[in-house]
Amino acid sequence: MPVTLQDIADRVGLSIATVSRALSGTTSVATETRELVLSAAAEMGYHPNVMARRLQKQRTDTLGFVIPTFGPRFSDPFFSELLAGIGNEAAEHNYDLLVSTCAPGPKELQGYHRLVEERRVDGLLVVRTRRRDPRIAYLLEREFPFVAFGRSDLDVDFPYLDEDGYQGMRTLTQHLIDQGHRRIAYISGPWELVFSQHRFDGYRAALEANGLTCDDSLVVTGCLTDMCGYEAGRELLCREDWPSAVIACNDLMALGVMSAAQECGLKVGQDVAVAGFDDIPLAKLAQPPLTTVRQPIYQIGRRVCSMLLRLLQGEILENPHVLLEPELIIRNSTQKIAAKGGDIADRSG
Amino acid sequence: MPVTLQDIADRVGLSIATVSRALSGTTSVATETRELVLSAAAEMGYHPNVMARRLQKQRTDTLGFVIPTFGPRFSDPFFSELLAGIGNEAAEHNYDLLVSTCAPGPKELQGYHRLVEERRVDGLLVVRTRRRDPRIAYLLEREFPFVAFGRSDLDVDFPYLDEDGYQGMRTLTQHLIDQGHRRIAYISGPWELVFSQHRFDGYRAALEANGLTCDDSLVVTGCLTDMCGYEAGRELLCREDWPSAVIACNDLMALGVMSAAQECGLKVGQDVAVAGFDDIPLAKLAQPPLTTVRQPIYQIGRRVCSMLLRLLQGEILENPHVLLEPELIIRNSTQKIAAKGGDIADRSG
DNA sequence: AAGAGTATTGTAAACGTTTACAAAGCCGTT
DNA sequence: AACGGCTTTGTAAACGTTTACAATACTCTT
Repeated sequence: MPVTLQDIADRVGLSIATVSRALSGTTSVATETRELVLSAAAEMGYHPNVMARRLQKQRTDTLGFVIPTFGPRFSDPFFSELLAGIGNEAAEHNYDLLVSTCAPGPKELQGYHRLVEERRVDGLLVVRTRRRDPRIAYLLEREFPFVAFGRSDLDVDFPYLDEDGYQGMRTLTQHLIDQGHRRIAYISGPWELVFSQHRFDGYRAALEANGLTCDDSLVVTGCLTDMCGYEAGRELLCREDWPSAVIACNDLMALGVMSAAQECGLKVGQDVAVAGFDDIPLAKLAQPPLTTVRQPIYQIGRRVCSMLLRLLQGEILENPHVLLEPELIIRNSTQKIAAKGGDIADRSG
Repeated sequence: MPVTLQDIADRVGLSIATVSRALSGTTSVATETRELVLSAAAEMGYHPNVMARRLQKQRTDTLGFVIPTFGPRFSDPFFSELLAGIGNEAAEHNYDLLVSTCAPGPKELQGYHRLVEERRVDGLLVVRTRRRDPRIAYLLEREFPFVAFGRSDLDVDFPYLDEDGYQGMRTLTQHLIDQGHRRIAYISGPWELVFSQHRFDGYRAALEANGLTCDDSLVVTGCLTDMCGYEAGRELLCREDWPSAVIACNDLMALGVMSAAQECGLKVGQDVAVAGFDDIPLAKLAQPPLTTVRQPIYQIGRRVCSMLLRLLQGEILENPHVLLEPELIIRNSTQKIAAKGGDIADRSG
């Protein structure tokens, strides 16, 4: 039913090839022929059939993005913003964006297989890189174009963009130490995520640079959701020897910690300092506003997508390993100087 | 480079048609032939070329989902959860999901044109329906399959799923009235969104059913983000005659209101009651936990997607107009009975 | 006026499937 | 032995593009 090149060709009495050329505008066509074809196409309401074009060109003009979700109720403002950045960048370059959500695990790689082997996409965006990340190993082995948001611990080379979690967390921790804190708890993300290690290393480095030791009882692990932050927060704060400060390795967990603090009868910013990482919009509006480390998430989405697009154009990336310096955002959740924490604080301080 | 049907045919000495049939399993093929082909395919690592298949079948096996974003920094947990629901349902039925983000406006319809005219997708999901929604008008005119999350004020018939915002908001407002509140402010979403009207009607109906009048000075409009909620909250609460309760028409704005209340020196749950709508995960962890109306967002995503899939199978929907009864979730943000509000409260109570 | 060069157009193959139709082989029945 | 029916396979067209190559027509030289 839709108009095809053949229909136009019949109408203007030219061959299908000439019509194709006139419309694509790449090869030489007589000016009047082109105008004839163009107006006929417009009149008839012609729109190219992208599937036919894709089959012919052996390209899908589509990018793939698999969002790793933990649990069915997945609701992370971080990803919606990243998605917006990626999506807009792709759209501006006339690429479609194929999105799927999948929990890490055996089914996840199947999803990647589907996209790669059946050639549903031209390139992939990989986020939340993991230790010995099987996705990266697979894509490299298949020599499939991709760009990662996050580094890897594999001994391989691939294009990525990452924020310097080590520096960011180190700066943040130093800020707390400068405020007089000595017992600073830390809520890490799952250890298989590469950024968890980087950020934790930054935390520990700051402690050690100040002659403090990393107290294992003050380091707990959460799943990055607000709920996990809440649980971790209770574990850390509803006890006698609560720390005077808590750093969560992302904002969502930090918000959970703030909620837990409240429940444990502690006033954030006064009785206990809380800090996060990411600077999601809600951080500014938390009560009190949350000290955090800013990642320009939307821009990161755009950049990582732009790198992939350039890769697909056959460009060789001038800088395939981008490391962004994050920015410390000090707000009132770490306001009070030298909060004391629980009983033990005096001893350790 | 990739293995094609032709390659397999050459290898096993059969025609390409037989190979195709053996693999698809729809028509009769001799058992031994099938096994021969199957093992050859597996051995050679055959994967069908989906673009070729799509061209042939004149179907894309792809669903489209355009997320309407307001502003570049788009970060709404509501949408990430909806996306997860839609995506998982689509994936289970072997459909791809094409996602793009676009602000409402003239460019938005172009995006829909792209998807529809160039046949990039088989069907569309439309969310955040608007008054005289041009997307719906367009899709109906083109007779393009779609399902909406949200109703319309157009005088047309189309399949949709919606929550009963009127009832939900009416119940919520009644709850506040039962708590003794008389001056209840309301923060609406943009009026061109259909659900804004429904929810507001529910709010007003509850007031009127209790002999209260809707005070225009207590109704303000926000853009649905936490920041807008914050601004609206300041406008309502940082004044002499602050209301004793504030309802925001979504949770994200309600969180902003809570932040504003704090800044205006009011304690949420004691000096002022605050309520939202959606029950995003963060609502439970707000301080105090936020009273709200629950929408099973993930499930809604799945259902709305499932409706579309059935439509594409040629099924006639037994129930093309689904209205879900939302559930009131009472938490501590509306805890204190008969909060009094500012000076004027006594007069109006 | 013939030839070279250029601009424009047409022919046909290719991309990798699916499927209508035809053909071939085999079975049992009469 | 001939025939109808069934199962299995092959042939070829179709889906709608793009593009290499060939063909034609025109312009400009000499």
